[in-house]
Amino acid sequence: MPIMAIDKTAITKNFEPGDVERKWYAHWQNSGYFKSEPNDKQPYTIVMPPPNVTGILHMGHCLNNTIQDILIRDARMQGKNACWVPGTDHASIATEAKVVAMLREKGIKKSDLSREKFLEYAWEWKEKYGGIILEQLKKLGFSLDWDRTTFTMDEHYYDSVIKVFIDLHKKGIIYRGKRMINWDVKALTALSDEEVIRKETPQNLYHLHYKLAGDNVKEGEGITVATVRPETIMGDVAIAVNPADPRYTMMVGKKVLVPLINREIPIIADEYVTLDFGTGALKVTPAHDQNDYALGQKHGLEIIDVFNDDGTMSESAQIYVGEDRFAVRKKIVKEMEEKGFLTKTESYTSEVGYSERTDVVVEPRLSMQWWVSTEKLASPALKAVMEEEIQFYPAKYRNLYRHWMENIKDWCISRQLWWGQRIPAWYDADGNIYIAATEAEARKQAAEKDSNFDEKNSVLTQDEDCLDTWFSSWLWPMEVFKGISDPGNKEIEYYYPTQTLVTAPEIIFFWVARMIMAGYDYKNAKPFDAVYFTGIVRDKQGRKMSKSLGNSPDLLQLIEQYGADATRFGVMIASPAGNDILFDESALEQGRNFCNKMWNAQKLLLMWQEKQDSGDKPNPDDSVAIEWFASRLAEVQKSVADHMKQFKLSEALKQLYSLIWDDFCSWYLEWIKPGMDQPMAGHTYKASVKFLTSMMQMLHPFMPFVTEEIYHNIEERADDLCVKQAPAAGIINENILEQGSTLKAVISGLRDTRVKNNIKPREAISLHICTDRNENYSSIIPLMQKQVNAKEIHFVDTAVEGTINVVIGKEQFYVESDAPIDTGAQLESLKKEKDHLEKFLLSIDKKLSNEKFIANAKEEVIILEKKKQSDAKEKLSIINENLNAIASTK
RNA sequence: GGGAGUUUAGCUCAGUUGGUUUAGAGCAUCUGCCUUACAAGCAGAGGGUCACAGGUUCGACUCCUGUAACUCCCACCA
Repeated sequence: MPIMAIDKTAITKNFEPGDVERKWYAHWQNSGYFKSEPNDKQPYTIVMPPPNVTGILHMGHCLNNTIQDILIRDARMQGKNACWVPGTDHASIATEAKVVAMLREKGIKKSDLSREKFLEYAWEWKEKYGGIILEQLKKLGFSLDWDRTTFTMDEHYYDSVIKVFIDLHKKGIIYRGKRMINWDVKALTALSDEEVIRKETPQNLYHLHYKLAGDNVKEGEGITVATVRPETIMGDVAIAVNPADPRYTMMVGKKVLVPLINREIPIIADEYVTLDFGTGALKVTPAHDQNDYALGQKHGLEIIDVFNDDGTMSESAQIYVGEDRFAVRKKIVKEMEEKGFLTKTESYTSEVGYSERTDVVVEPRLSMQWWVSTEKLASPALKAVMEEEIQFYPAKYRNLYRHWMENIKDWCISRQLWWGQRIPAWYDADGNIYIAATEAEARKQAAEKDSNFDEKNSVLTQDEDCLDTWFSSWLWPMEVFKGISDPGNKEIEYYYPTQTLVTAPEIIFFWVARMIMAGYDYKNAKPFDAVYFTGIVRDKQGRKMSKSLGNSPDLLQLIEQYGADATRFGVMIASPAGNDILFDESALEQGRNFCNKMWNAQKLLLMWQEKQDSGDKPNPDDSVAIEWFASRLAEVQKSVADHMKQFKLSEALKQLYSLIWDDFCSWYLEWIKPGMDQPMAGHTYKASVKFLTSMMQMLHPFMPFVTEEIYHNIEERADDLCVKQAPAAGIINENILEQGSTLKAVISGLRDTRVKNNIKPREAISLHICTDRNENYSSIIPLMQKQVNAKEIHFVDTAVEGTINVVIGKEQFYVESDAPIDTGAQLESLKKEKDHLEKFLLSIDKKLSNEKFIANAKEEVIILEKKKQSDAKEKLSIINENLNAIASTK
């Protein structure tokens, strides 16, 4: 085959990623390499965790998706039908918050808009910014099947969510109920427990005095409570004390007055109250605290809600109406202090819940919400992971998963938002509820139920709320293949269950657990075979990357600066599954340097292409190098495959890095390098091109661009690396590998000797080898001679006078050169070696003379120890010989 | 408060069921090199009582117990 003439001027000094990346990404896409259709091959499917539709690319996405791309590209090259589905999530609260903020900047308040108008703005926003993130992903070379791009509010997706709601309601799994929920006063919505972040917050614990009610009350008679929330006192309905508390036994049953508003409330006794916290007396505010609510229920107390939706004081508070809760806290404290109700203020730190989205303090609030009963859904999902039908990598997350699933609570799925799937519930004038996909259907139901209901004219209003965004994304692995909206279709049957889910451990409950629950409920099958949990990307100081800290680097700029391959290398090289990765730009630099290294190896080969001799005869001097490298390649191929199976991606990458840089560039290429003005054997050249090709193929899933480019530069090709199928495993020849190691050890050892004795590389030496294994050396002698720059190499039986002695392995080397020999330095190093060997020998002697060791240790261990002993003895005697020789020359 | 995890070289990490001659990499550091593929490079070197204290064992980085530090998750102490 004619070799493509490469225009040398076109090969740049260093690898320049920009144009190469654009060129190949377009080519791959135009060639349809990323597309997947069901066929006879085995599928390998990954559904990408959909990023927020209006989000922008950050390090987390980079890590997460690089891993997925490596798995997908590897599967594609291993002959599987690889399908990687992209998409975006409507991300209800996050997106709505952004739209509200955008409108506010324009001077528009959400409350002034109709639902329809607001959604118009929201869709407009989505059209404008949605999917930017997907475009950014292309820059990293991700081989996603773009034709399958799905959005969680696509029509079929929307319908499937509604369908599931109706279905689960029918099954009695979805219900409506009044519960204490977490209320976000800024977003004006309920939050699930998972959306609340608890933070240690310094606060004040205020001791407030409640006066005893009645006519003949003496000054100071009453009870003092401790609270961090004085602004809720207007919602107090009782004071609770522990029945076993002697301080308050007399008080139980009496009444006290709420300060400032003078409402009478009873003192009750309940074991819930801790004796030694605060004052041992607790104010009970059922409307604003989970526990107080429970207490209130138990004791039949009234509920007084003193807040409005937005966290300002309501009419029921009587005072400070309309003012913000935290402003009121300050004012009340001041007023109480002035009026003598405040007896003490201590500083106190406790965990306070904050909204994940808006970062405001969450307000516990009683409200009517929609719920998913999780008990039935959880048990098959728990079993699947515990019995390893679904594998977790790393496995430690199984414990976390189990703990959560065993203590799972019902899931609050309604959100007071407009952006999302609207709850398909309609209410008639009497408050009857009809669950239906459309209003017409709801009307029909209403008319059937109630003969007074006029199907055409009676009033029926739809629930204002939307569903939690996770209530749509838990269907993701099914509905991207229309498994809910069109069950049993060809695609869902082919692609589901998917193979691997790659995601962050932070969303194990939000998303992973729920997908598993939905999978078993709707497909009666797991959604994926394995879950790979990535680490969290942190900065050098170990802080989580976040917008507020401003420590998140601009990914697009990094790609621009280092190249996509280098960026992928940088995030992968130190990121074992489940471990956090400390982001450090030096890793990207290493990646860039690696690209250049490969680029230059390619340049060297291209230069040699012209130096080839005409014949096809192998050069015998090169054959050792070629055979050795072929075995090394086979060895790494096997171990990379093993690592990939266990998801040890960074380990696989490290092996490839070392194979290419150390074994190929530093050793192999030097070994076959022709001398000045010498031709290169055509056979050697062809073997080398084959090696480079194989390495590019193995590395391609990790660094797709540079490998594809080199693949095409090095030889004219009819195909592309992107879809090239992996070759069968090569043959590993242990004997050759051993010879290679010996050769490397000798070369390194003699280089060291040159440095220590100040012998310049250009100065040729004569080498005398004293060994009883001449045959092990015979085949590597020619290479050795070239590499250590020896005029001649002889085998000898005894020490050679006037030479430098070097011990490598068990063998003895005598280096003869014109340079003066520094016997002092030699003596020093020999003594050091001797010292160490003697100590070593002592420990082995001790071990071998230990009867218990001989009696208990395995036979092969004893044999090994004996070998160590004899080897060390042999080595020691050589060193002693050398020491004597030096001493005698002095 | 409960649970899980981590602790190996200056930094980031490997180290597979306890034994493989002196515990490995990469980065960083130091020394010498512009040797015509690559100074974003080449060659070489130094650097670790494997967190600490016990225990099991002929033998422990590896197994067990305790301690300390850090990280994460869960939980209603106002």
